[in-house]
Amino acid sequence: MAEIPTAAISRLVTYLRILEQLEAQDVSRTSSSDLAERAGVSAFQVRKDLAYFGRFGTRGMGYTVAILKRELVRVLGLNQTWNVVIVGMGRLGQAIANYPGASDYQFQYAGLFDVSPAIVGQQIRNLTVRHMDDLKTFVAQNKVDMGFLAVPPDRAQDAAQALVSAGVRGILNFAPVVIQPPTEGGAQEISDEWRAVIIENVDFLAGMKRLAFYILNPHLKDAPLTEDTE
Amino acid sequence: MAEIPTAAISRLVTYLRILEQLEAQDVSRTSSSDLAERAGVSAFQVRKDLAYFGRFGTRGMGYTVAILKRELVRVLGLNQTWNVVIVGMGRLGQAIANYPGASDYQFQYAGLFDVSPAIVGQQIRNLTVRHMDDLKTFVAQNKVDMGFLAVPPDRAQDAAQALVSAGVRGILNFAPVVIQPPTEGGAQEISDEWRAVIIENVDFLAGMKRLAFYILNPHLKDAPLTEDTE
DNA sequence: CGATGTGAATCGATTCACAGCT
DNA sequence: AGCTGTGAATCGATTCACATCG
Repeated sequence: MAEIPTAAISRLVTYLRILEQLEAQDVSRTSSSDLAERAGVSAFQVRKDLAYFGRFGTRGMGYTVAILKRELVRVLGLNQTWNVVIVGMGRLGQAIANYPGASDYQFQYAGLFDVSPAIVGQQIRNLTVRHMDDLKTFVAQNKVDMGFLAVPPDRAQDAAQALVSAGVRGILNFAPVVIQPPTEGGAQEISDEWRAVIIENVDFLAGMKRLAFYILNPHLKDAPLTEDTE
Repeated sequence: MAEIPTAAISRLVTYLRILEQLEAQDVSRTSSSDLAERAGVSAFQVRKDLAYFGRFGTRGMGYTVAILKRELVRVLGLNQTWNVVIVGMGRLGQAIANYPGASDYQFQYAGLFDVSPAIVGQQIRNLTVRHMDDLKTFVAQNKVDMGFLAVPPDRAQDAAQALVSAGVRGILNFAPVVIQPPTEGGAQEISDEWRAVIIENVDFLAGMKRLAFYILNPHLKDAPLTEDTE
């Protein structure tokens, strides 16, 4: 069912970032091998990844930075506004809210949520932190598209359920926990509510542990190539 | 060269987390299908992933939680102390330093570094933030194993170079940037210094963009299975 | 000519089916 | 009888080679 490799999407995000950098440096043209070198992948890979979505270059010439950037923005769905809530406004949630770069590409923090009386009511980035009890109403009224989940691990599943019930279309889960569609009562079907929700994970503790493993087993790490681009 | 799939390592980290939870709930035995369900993968996958590293179960019986946990800890290299420095003590660096769970498994923050006069000298978690100029000496004297990179994107490459020159064995890069071994002067070799360093990335902006893409293209997302575990 | 775009081939990872213990 | 461990088979992703077009 996944005719386009998941890894390809991650790489597209990288290519887009590189194109932004090139544009900032007033570079107007590039090529698959140039992009490949900067992204640490092969030029074949770049061309194949782009080919999944269309033909963006000119044979013999390469790619126009502005055009390829525009097309990747479109492909990734970044030319539209995304309304976001953050659930969990501890240190991590606050760091996320304040991290620069989210507001490029129209990711807009519409609401911030927590349950702790110490945090609810605080002002963060022009927004007042609300209580989770208000989540469902807020999501509906503000047409919220996605929720960023930055609560402690033991609260993650419940908070995810709250987001799903509230009707978000996607969750970016920062907690080191596998978010599960509830499957109460035997080998039951996943509810439509959950089936429609996309979950992506960003797990820093896992990154730390992978790093430990690869330091001890460096030969198992497929080195990102930087020479011999093709 | 990578006889063990990279994805398998990520899954091992997940299995370990699940085993910790089971142990906390005083569950002493489990099985590949139980683990699979909790991890959102197939039972085949669990058995194959474990088989890369040894035989940890008992046929007809399943796995003993304590034993399998101990073995995964060993395989992942988490039964030893890892000395860590964090480079970049802005909001993200501070959130990382204070995030609970790193100190399980002997990840110890030995030093915190920044360049901003506003931050250097501050006390964070019993540690005084030091200036980057002291990094090299500090890493050598404190036998630092890995650096967490939490600086702004435009400083990431230089900070990574500083970490590599200082002699760390791995970098966990939080900046939305591809860290590159310097390749000055034509198609040159990568220096030994860099060749030996493992780099892992944790990119939250990329996660955000992947989420946007998969919300718009849900059919391209390989759904994590929760029913039909085998 | 030079670099893209793409079918064909290779390579790797996941799935399967079942042999092997307990 | 039940569940692990694993070679064989399938499936998917990456690499290649080259036809194509500016």
